[in-house]
Amino acid sequence: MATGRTHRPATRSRGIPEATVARLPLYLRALTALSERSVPTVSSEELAAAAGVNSAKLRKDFSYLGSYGTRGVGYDVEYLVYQISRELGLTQDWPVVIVGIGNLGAALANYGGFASRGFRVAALIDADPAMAGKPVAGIPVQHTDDLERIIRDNGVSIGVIATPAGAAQQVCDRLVGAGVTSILNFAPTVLTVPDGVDVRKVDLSIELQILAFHEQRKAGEEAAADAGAPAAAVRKESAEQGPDGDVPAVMPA
Amino acid sequence: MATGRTHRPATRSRGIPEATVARLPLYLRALTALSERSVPTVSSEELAAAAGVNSAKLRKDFSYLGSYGTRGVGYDVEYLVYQISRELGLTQDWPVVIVGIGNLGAALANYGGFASRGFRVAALIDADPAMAGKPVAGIPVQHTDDLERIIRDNGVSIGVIATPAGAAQQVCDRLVGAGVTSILNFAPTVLTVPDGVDVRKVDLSIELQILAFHEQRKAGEEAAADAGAPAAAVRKESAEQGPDGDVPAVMPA
DNA sequence: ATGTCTTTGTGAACGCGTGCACAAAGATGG
DNA sequence: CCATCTTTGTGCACGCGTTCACAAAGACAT
Repeated sequence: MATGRTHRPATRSRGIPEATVARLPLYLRALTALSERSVPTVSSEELAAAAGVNSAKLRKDFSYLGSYGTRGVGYDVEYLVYQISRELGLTQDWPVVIVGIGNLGAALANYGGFASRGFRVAALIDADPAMAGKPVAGIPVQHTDDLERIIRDNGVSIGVIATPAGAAQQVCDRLVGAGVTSILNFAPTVLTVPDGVDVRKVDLSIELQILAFHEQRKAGEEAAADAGAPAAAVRKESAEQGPDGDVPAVMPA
Repeated sequence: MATGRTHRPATRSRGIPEATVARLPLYLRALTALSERSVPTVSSEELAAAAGVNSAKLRKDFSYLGSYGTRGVGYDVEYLVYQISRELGLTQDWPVVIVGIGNLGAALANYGGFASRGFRVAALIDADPAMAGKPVAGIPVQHTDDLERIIRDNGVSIGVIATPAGAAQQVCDRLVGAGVTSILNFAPTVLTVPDGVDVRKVDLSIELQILAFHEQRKAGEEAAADAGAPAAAVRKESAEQGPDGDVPAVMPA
C-alpha cells in the first residue's frame, strides 16, 4: 500500500498474492531497463537489487507465475518481460478516462507514464462547461453530460477520478453505472462501490501525514537521546502519565 | 500503500503498528468532517463506516493510542481529533519543499490538501533556469543550485520529488545530504537512501497496472462463465498448457 | 441502588507475507 | 562422464495484521 490505498478483499486471483501483484510492475520496470540495455539474462540477486526488494521474495514472487528461470544462470530478460506483461494484462490496450481536469487532472493527462505501458487516455471529462472543447495534452475536454456515452463508445473499463472530494462519489456512481469496473481515485474521499469493482486510492495528504508521524518520532527519539535518556525511559514516562502525555514532556520546538 | 508504496522496515515506533499509522489520517478526515457538522460523539461502528473500515479494526487501532472512548457512548469527536492530530505530529507546522516543477509538481504546489493540515510549501525548486523566479501557486520557483541553502534556511525535513526519473536519485541524495529525512517520491524510480530516512512512493503507472491485472482477471472469468466453463476447469487447463491459456507457443529464443 | 442496555477494549485464533536456508537443477570445465 | 559451482525454487518457521467474539465498563431508567 503508498501509497495508501483502499484494498479490495484480495480475491487471490489465480493464486497470485495481492502483495506479489503489487510488486510485478516494479520488476517489469527494472526488466525493461535491462532490456533496453540489451542485457540477456539477470540473476534474482541483481534484479532484486534493481527493484529494491529481497532476492528470496523476488524468487517466490516469480514462482507464482511459473518456473521461468534457469538454475545456475538466472532469468531471460526478454522472456520475463513478456510473461509479466501478459500476467498484468499489458499486452492489450486499456482505454482510460480521466474525470476532473483541474490542476491534477491536467497533470495526469500530460503524464507520459500512461501511454508507455498499454494505457491510452481515451477521453478527458470535466463538469465545467467552459472547459468543453478546450484541448488538454492534445485531447479536447468533454462535458460530464456525455460521460455515459463516452464510456460506452470507447469501451472504457478503467476510470481515473481527479475531481474535488465533493463530486467524487457521484462521478464514481456514474462511472460504475456506465460499466467502469476499476477506479483510480485521487479525491480525498472514501468511495463506496458495488462488489466486483476495484478501487485504488492515491492520497497525497495521507502520505504526508504518515511521513510526519515518522518524522515526529525521529525528532522525539533524537531529543531523548540528546538528553541522555534512552528511548525506553521516554516510553515508560508516557505510559505512566496516560496513554500519551497530554503535556508532552519532550516536544520539538 | 499508495498504499502503493515502499514500506519502511516498520520500526514499530511506540508500539503503534505501521498499518494503524496508515489508517489514522483516514480516521482524522472522517472525524474532521463530523466536527464541522458539530457532531459531539461517534460510535466505532459509525466512524468505521465513514472511514471505510471494519469497526473492530478501528477499535483496535484506537486502543494503541489509549482508551479514549466511553463504553456505551462512543468517542468524543473533538478529543479524538486532537489526539490523532498530536499522534501524527500535525500540531506542529511542517515546511515542505517540492523539487521538480513540471506538470505534476505544479499541480502539487496548487493542491489545497497540503496547507490544510500542518503542511506548508516552503519552497519550489526546479533545475530549469528559465523557471527561476516564475511564480507557481503564488510561490516563486528557485533554482536547484540553492537547494541545500533553502533546506537549511527553512529547516525543511520533508521533501517531495516530482522530477523525471533520471534526476530523482541525484535530487534525493542532495536532499538527504542537506538534512531531509522524509521523502515523498513521485518519480518512477527506486530510491536508495541511508538508514533513518523514510521514503514513500506514489506511482501512477503502478497503480494502473495493478488495476489492469484485476481487470484482466475479471474479463477472463467472465469469458469463462459465458462459455459455461467453471473457473476450476480454466485453472486446470492453464496448468496443463502453461501458466495461462494464451497461445503459450510463443517463446523468445 | 439495581438492572438493563449499549458500546468499548482486548484475548485468542487465523491467515497472509516475509525471510531463512537448503536441496535440486542445470551449466561449465576437465 | 563426472565433479564442481552457481542459482533457482521452495519447505518451514516466524511475525504482523485482521477478525471474531465476549467480558468489562459505563450510561441511563426505574
